[in-house]
Amino acid sequence: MNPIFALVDCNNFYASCERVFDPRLKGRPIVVLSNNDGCIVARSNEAKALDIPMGQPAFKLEEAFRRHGVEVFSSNYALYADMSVRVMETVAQFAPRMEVYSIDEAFLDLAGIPQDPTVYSRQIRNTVRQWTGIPVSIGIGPTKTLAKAANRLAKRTPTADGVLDLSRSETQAEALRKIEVADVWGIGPRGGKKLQSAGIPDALALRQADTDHVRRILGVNGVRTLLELQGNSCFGLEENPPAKKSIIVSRSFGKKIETLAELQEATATWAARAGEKLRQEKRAAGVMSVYVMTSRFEERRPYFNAQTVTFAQPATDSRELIATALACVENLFRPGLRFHKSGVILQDLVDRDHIQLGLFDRLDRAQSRRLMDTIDRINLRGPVPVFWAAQGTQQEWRLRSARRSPRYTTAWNELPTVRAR
DNA sequence: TCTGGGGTCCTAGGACCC
DNA sequence: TCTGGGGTCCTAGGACCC
Repeated sequence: MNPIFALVDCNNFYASCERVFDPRLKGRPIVVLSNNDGCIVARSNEAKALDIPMGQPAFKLEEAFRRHGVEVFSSNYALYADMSVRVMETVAQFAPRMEVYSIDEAFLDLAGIPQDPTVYSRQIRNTVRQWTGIPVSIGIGPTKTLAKAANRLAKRTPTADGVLDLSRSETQAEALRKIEVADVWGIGPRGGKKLQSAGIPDALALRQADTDHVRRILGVNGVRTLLELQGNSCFGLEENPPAKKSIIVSRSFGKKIETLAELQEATATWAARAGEKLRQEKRAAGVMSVYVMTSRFEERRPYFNAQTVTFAQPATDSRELIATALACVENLFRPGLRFHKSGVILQDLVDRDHIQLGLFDRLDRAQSRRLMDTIDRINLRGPVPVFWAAQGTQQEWRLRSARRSPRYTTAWNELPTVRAR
């Protein structure tokens, strides 16, 4: 049976999460800032209507925020991740096959479901709204790319009431004409420009374009997208996402760092976090890269430098990851520079239960595993985490997050409260 | 003063092999 | 004089996604 893809996408997800627990925000323009309160990563419809642009640095817009009474939030990933789980668990009840595609999107396969896909999707939408408070839009199509396109149109067509079906070919042409080619899933701004100048302005033109021509402009991915627009499915539903190939933990600092000690503390913290993620995935890392950089906007020439270390045996122990990171930072540090960001990347990940042991391995692996498991378990339950001395205690470089809302659903002391009159 | 973070895949080019 | 052809692996960089 051919799949029927339905893409469930949360509307303005981060802004919607903020609104669920704060009724005062109903109907108000909301923006959510990136880590470190840097730039805008989410906007409510009211904020979009004010022409507040996505991706803009927040400091340039403070005046506009004040003028229009925009509600501004630091990002609150604890809240968004938990709300995401609630939405996904709700959606999962509606279809036997589902792929969680991102924090706010999931593909379903509606093949074999007796109801009309549009009617059924409306049911999904209402249930998610009722159970979680999050509004979603649903696009339906015979391929993922068409479901994406349908979803985009569902969001901007008020009469669609949040659900749009592009399964039938009669409706496709008119709909695809309304989508700029750069907005087609997988094309992007660069590809969009190239196609534009080749006389392919919208999704419909791309669907009708010559395959070899598109291959020359965009390579094989462009051809896949073209086939998907024609209704030939190239991207299947991935119910069990393949294991990660790399783990990255990197952050900008809340203030510029000028000392080696602080650069090491911060980078040790990223290494510790990378270790947690690694063990969560039950993997071990063969290679670690560490990088440090100054701001791209520094007046002097920007500095970027990285070092890569191959472990004798794949590593899982935070002590080893941190020690390696500290040594790298020592090599990469340059006095007199104002460091803006650093990062830790783990690569060559392997299953931790199938590590090739080394003849000269001095680490007691069983003991290490017990120690890491214990620490991870303590930190999972909180409220006071165990951390490594190398991470420092002052952490003056920590992210700015001045306007974060409470972690309503994941921290006991931040639960919403109801005041009696 | 203040410009995010975490991922994947593809391609081109070089080294090396037979 | 003749200067092939096919293959693999690796890496860096670019592009995309959310």
